[in-house]
Amino acid sequence: MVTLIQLEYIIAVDTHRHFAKAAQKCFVTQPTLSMQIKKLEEHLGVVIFDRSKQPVVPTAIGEKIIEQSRIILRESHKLPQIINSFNDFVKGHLTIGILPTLGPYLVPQIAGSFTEAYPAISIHIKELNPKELLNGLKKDVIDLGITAAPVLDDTLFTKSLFFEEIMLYVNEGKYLKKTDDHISIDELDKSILKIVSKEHPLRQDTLQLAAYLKNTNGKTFFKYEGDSIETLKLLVEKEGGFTFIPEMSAKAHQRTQSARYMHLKDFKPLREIVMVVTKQNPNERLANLLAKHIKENVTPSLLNQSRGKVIGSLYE
Amino acid sequence: MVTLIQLEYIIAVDTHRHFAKAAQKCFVTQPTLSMQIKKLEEHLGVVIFDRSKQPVVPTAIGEKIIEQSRIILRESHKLPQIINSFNDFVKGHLTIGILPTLGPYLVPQIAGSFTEAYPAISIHIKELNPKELLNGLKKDVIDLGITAAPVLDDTLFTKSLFFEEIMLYVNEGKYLKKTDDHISIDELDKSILKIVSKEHPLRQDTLQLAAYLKNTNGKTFFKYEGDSIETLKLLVEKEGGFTFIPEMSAKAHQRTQSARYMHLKDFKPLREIVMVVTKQNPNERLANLLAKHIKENVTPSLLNQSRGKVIGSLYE
DNA sequence: AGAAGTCAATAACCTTTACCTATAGTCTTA
DNA sequence: TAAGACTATAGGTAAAGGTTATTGACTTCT
Repeated sequence: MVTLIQLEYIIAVDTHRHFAKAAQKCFVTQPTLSMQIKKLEEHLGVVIFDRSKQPVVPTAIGEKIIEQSRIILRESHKLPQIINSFNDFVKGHLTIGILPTLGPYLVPQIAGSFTEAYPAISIHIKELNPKELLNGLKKDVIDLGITAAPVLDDTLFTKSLFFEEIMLYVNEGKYLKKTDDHISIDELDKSILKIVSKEHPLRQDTLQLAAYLKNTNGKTFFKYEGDSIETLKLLVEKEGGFTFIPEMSAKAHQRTQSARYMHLKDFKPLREIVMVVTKQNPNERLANLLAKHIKENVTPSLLNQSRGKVIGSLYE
Repeated sequence: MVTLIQLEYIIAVDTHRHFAKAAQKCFVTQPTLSMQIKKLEEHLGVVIFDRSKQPVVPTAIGEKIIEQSRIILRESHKLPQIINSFNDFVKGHLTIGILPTLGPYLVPQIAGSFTEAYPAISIHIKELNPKELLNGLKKDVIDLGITAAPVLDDTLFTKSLFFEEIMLYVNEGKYLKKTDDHISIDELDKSILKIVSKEHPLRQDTLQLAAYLKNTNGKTFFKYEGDSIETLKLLVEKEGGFTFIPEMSAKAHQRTQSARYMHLKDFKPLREIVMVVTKQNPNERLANLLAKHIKENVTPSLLNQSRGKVIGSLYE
């Protein structure tokens, strides 16, 4: 069977006259591209490229095939356009609740493109902590929530959106000089392990962020809990110690001289971000559009669950 | 990724307004078609068909998508046409040797369409037995051979074409009445097993066909070897007994009242039909075109090796 | 000429896709 | 309300399509 992907590959080779470059532009490796083109050639029973030439050139019949392939691809690219033109008439309103540890970083990434794609949908966003968010859903104050899994409530329906790494923001001189940006919790402070194991933020249902601050003797510490990530960051920068910070917040932030972002060495903790709606949701269609839009517009690596270990679940 | 297959599926559903019928027309099962359409809908983020209606109808946006899909498919179907128009200029000549047990059945199936597709290629076909065929290749009397595997000659290069079932043509009253058309060799005659195991046609390098004829007391028999399948068939019809017959010969033949075609019950023996060329073959391009054409124009089930057990090899 | 470099093809392996059969669920119709 | 018609879902298998590592064929540069 001829596939559109194969056609994209021969177009890319025709454009760049180079298999490896074409593969790169198609975001695949060179063998993958070579094999697909070979398969296409075998299927059609003709040789499309003369590889003995340097750089590669299409054969006579290859030229014709490439020409037609460009037409096919051009036509197939019209499908999304057709759908976009329909989106203009999708009307509605969504009131959305979102975690304060997520909203400031996620919303700027998706709001603009979403309202552009769906100009007739109006959006109202509220920052809510997990409990408020679930209450808001039940009382129909909000139409949908965006929060961290798991949501232990059978009357609600969740839909996975992406997975966000939990990183560390560290202010301790010796680590700031490390070339490696990975660190184990042991290295930060052995005595912290007690708290980490008992009420470790990574073990709680919903990630509660906290800053762990050392006093001057470097051994005891106190913990500051808060909703505002920016407060935690400031505390760490001013007082020393470290805090857990979600990936998107770390990426959005310019690093300062006094502290730096690091990855946990032992394993890569991920929190799963989900969309929550009530089971009898009148706005299902709009919610699905939003979910799809989010998945398509966040950094692609956020969709890859297997790069780390999802935490926050009681059932692990 | 949108695939051309998915587009074919929605076109089929639009045409027949029925998932199961559409699936049948596409030569897949209904779940396969349903799932592919669902995947397409999810990918595009729109519902194409309103399945609550009876019969199913496209949604408003579905209509637009279907319309565009027809354009895409129409354009993609032009690719083979473009290639065909080039075939008119493929010139050459092929002298082909083919087994007498194969030629009369295979040639009529492919000759017409091949000469139509490649009007500038001239063909000369000779019926040759296996030994003559290999000699002919070495002496350049023929350009390529079509015979049964294995070809035990390192100076030659073989290319698999298809797999043909070895069936039975049986003339014995009690079996003619069976509703089941499967029969084990034991049922035919236990005493035949000796010969079957020693010089069983199914065990020989190249299938030698033979008719096993019973005399009137029904126990002893004699064996008639011959190149001509039609002679064997006539013998069985007139004298009783049975013969092995290749599938294509059985299919080409109208069954008579006195004998019938049956499948071997114990296992389904297949002979592999291959194309043979000398390693330094000047007509490689033409040979490949022919091989491709044969594969595309024989009954598709002949390509399925896994429906039986390939015999004829010494190395089994 | 021989060594190093460039580029596509091949090999071996792994993950995902697409298919199948069987079954369940949801409507219509008798 | 039982039966029939139709699509969706589940679970398993085989093929497709991806990866990295290696090979092989040509250039190009000492």
